Amino acid sequence: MHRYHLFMAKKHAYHHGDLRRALLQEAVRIIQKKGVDGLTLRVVGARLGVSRTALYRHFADKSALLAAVATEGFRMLRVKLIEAWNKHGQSGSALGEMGLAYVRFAVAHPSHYRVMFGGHVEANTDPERAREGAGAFQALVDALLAQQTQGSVRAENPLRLAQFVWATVHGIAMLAIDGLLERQQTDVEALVRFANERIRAGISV
Amino acid sequence: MHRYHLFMAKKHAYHHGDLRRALLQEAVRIIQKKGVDGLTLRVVGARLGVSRTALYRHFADKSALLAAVATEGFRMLRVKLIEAWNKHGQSGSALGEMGLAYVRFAVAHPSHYRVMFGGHVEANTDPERAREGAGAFQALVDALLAQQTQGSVRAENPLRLAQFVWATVHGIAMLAIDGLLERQQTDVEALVRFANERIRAGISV
DNA sequence: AGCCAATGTTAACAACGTCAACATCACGGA
DNA sequence: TCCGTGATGTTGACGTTGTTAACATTGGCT
Repeated sequence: MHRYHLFMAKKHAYHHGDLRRALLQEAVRIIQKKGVDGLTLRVVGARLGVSRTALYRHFADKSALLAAVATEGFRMLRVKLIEAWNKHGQSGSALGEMGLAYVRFAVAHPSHYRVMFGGHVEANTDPERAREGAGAFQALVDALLAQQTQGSVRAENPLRLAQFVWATVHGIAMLAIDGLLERQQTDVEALVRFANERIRAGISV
Repeated sequence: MHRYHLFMAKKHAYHHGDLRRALLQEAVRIIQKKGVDGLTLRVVGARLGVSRTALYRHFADKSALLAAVATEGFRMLRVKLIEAWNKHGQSGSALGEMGLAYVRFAVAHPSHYRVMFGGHVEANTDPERAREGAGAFQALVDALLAQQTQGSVRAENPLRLAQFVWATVHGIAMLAIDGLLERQQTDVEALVRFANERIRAGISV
């Protein structure tokens, strides 16, 4: 493994150091400003003081860059979900806290979230992306399974139960990001809490 | 109002007849095949045997074309929702049928739906689009209000209640369109029915 | 009949993604 | 120590895209 000069600040260094990470970061930043369609490989390079095609040494093409953003997003999301689940005792209100963490992630990282679910990258082509996506979903399934074993949730098909909960938080996240709730001056967190309550009432034993 | 030669089939007619509608229709067809990002104004023109820039006599630019697709989609959706609501007696299981109609619309017209919610067109810029979107949502609010008046649904803030239900069907629709449920071989209609049941249990008096 | 606004066409341009050929660097084996 | 070799970055070029300006054609109204 190469190590390069990670702490080098020389301006005219031919090699960048950790360009791959910098490219990802810059891409996300641009998407935040200009939207996914406004992302331009040439601008990404220019903003990093690097050539327009330097990117091709780290990603096959533009869609591969987007796929990497999506993969990174799913990984971050899974971490946040499991963290929320563990931090709240893995029971009782922990499931609701997971839902809250889900929507919070989407609102805090709308660029990642839009690339993850915006349909810009074919859902099942990139295997790593698919694996990370499935991993994030699995965190939710595991939580529901635990609640069922503990006896506080109906003994339904857990996959179906998870899909129902997932769809709800995903829907809230999407509407929030697209600004369709903001128009009605909705407090997103309050909406999630309300949904949690009603879902709990709907799926409890 | 001009009438033109609507039933004219002449090959080399300089004027098309109803180009605006044809452009919309062809755009949707292409999105279905190639995705939103694969939509090309030149191809739209070519497929209609018309110049690449003929479109500019009917739409300001590409995003205006997409906005028109979204507007058309919201109009169709609202019609479907109200139809389902009325056809099932405006009570009892009618709310669930609305949810089913919602997801069915999204699955039947994925191109429209993706443009409506894919973030390609700024949500609140096009006023007509915003009006149609609000109209579709209003159909759901009205249904819930009727259920509340009738006493079969909790006397919560109806707006919040509607947002909750909307988010759920929107989430299912999105996941279905993106192929994220198909991977788990899920029957989408069955999932909607399950969600209806659980929501009903969660929001009933 | 003839004008005029609506509609469609052609030519051109800058910006974009991508490829091929070339330049520069880092590092391990001789 | 030195050198070559693979990894990394650059330059030039090409075809495609959205968009504009200038021009052409048409149909309906007076």
